[in-house]
Amino acid sequence: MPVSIRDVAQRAGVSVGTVSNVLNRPGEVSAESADRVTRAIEELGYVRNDAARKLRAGVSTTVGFVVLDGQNPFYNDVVRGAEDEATRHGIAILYGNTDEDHRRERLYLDLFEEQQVRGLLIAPYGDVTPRLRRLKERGIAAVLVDRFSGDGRFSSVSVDSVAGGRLAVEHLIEGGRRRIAFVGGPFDIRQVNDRLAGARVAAENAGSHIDLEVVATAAMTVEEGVAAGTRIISRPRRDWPDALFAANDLLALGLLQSLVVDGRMLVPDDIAIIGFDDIAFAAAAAVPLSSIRQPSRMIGRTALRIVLEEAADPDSIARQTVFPPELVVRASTRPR
Amino acid sequence: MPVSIRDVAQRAGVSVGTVSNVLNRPGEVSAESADRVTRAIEELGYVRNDAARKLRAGVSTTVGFVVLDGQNPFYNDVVRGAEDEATRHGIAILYGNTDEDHRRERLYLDLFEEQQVRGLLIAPYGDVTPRLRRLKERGIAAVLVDRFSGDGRFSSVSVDSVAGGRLAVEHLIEGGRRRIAFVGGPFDIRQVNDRLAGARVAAENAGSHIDLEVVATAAMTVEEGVAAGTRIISRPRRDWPDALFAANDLLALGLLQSLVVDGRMLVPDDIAIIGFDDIAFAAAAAVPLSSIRQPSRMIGRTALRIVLEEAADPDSIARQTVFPPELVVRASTRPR
DNA sequence: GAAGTTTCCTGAATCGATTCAGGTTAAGTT
DNA sequence: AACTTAACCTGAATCGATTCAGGAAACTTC
Repeated sequence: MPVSIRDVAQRAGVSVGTVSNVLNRPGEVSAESADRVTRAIEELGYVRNDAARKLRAGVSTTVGFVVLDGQNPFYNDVVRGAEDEATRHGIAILYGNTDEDHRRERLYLDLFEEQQVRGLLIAPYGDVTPRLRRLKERGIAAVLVDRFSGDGRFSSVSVDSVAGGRLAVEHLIEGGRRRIAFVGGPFDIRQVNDRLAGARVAAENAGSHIDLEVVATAAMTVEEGVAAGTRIISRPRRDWPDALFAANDLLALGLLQSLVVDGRMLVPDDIAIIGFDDIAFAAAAAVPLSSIRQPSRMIGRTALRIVLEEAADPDSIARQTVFPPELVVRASTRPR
Repeated sequence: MPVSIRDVAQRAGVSVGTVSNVLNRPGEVSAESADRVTRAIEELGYVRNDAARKLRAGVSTTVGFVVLDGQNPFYNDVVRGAEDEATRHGIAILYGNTDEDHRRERLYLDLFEEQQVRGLLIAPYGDVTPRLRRLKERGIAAVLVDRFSGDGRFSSVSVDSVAGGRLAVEHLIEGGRRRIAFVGGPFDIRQVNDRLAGARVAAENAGSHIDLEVVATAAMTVEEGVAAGTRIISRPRRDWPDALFAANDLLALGLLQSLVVDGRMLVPDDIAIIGFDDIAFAAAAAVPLSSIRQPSRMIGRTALRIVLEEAADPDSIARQTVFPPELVVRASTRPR
């Protein structure tokens, strides 16, 4: 038997309107009534029915977060940041992990629209702008996370991937590396392209003695990293690169695992490795991994803050928030 | 301008009742009406208002999942399993990470009660049974995840931690280890106790020549692992254990990092390490980590299935589902 | 062809919180 | 004393989907 606002009103000897006011605009209620109502709520263990509230007032207390790889600790950190900010506003997070699957991405967008979330944070996989546009028409704001909004129609919070790619490769070159392989994919993921573009800039700036090849992967997972690494060292030795820049840390960890020949670890003496994201496990790897750090919690917190602002003001202008990446040097890129 | 069921009805030239029937019991509607309605829905881009649905019908399409350590990949895997099962039922997951904080735990329970979730999956930190009991009275079923329900009042899905602890220590003893340290804590976490209990059983069964000491940690994180490891090797050498059983893989990874003396890795020759959970990163560690595997996705999937069943039938009897753990042997416990 | 069944529909009542026009009371002003 | 003003309250209407009693039409049965 659920307790409704009516029960509370009766017990406190006031009208339902007053109870609602105590809950929503405490200023307009006399101290005495407020007290009686508060006590009644306490005694009955009343909990607001969010569905009724949402229906009538149109305010939602959930925000959706659609993530493209739930197994990647980077996104967990981003979610954690968003959570922190959300709880501060009494908001709960609807979580969806698409695992780089268009069908799942669509599914979650549908589900979250039905739920009428207050706003949506999304690390998109496919091209979701048409869908997001429709959500916007229906009053659901969206903020892109970890990806720059192509057409500038939606706000985004991300790290400058091009700068990150550049930092990584500059660091490798400074360490005396000459034959660099970029390992990443698929290339319909925007960040992958950006990181590669940054790498190219660094290579070109350094001059023609720098080789930059691309080793494409089907996904950004540890397994794909292992596969890519195995492919690389199965080449004749003279064709080996002397440094690898992985599009994220999972790939880098996979690469690391595969770069062992006759029980000897090739990293960092023969081949250097640098990753991207600086997840917690990068530091705990076989050879502690150099990486490009993203301020992941900050990204989440900021994205949530922005989406709430936009939900409150539908006419707000989309803004792109870009954080700088940071080079974190560890053993995996020690110069020879 | 949101599209309501009334708009659809008008467009299709039927009553709202019929539209609702098309949505909820297609069998009772003529093919022709169904067709017209479906078309109208399509044309108007109608999306069901879940708040109204929930209010009237009392059915909820969300399930809450409260996790005690969102940074632990183990829980991500469990969530992923739950997600799989949830999407199959058109259900979205409200996600909350308590980070082993009682306040946050309570907060999420409140939030999810307000949301009137259909059910609740929880990897609890504090003693939440009184809270869960109240939720049950209000029609919200709860299933404990990764923890056995003490009083048997709630269903649970977990792995036999005692058996796991035993497997781990038996394996260490078989590998010739004699002085074993259990590293874990805090001890108000049930699993920690169980794993230690299992370890004790194995040690006692093996006879009095086996030493089992306990190294307590304040949390089960990589950092705490590093700290514990540092403490251990700062003892005089003759007081070192020759094997460590960590209560989870994060601790084990931390221990691993700290067990380097004068550039020499002590694992596995001087000290063996075995963890618990078998997270993906265990295999990618400095020395690939032996571990006790939990079928994490399966746990999530099963828990979600059970909570839905219990939500459908409030009189169902609580059941404890226990999966067996599995020993995964890698380099970190190689016998000398 | 009357009575009885099926098959489909309709549309008002309902869920519970919020909102707001209107009412009451007490205090303040002239 | 008469009139304002302010401070609080009340309670019916409302949000949109679902439900269900009641009814129309088509079809059977004898």
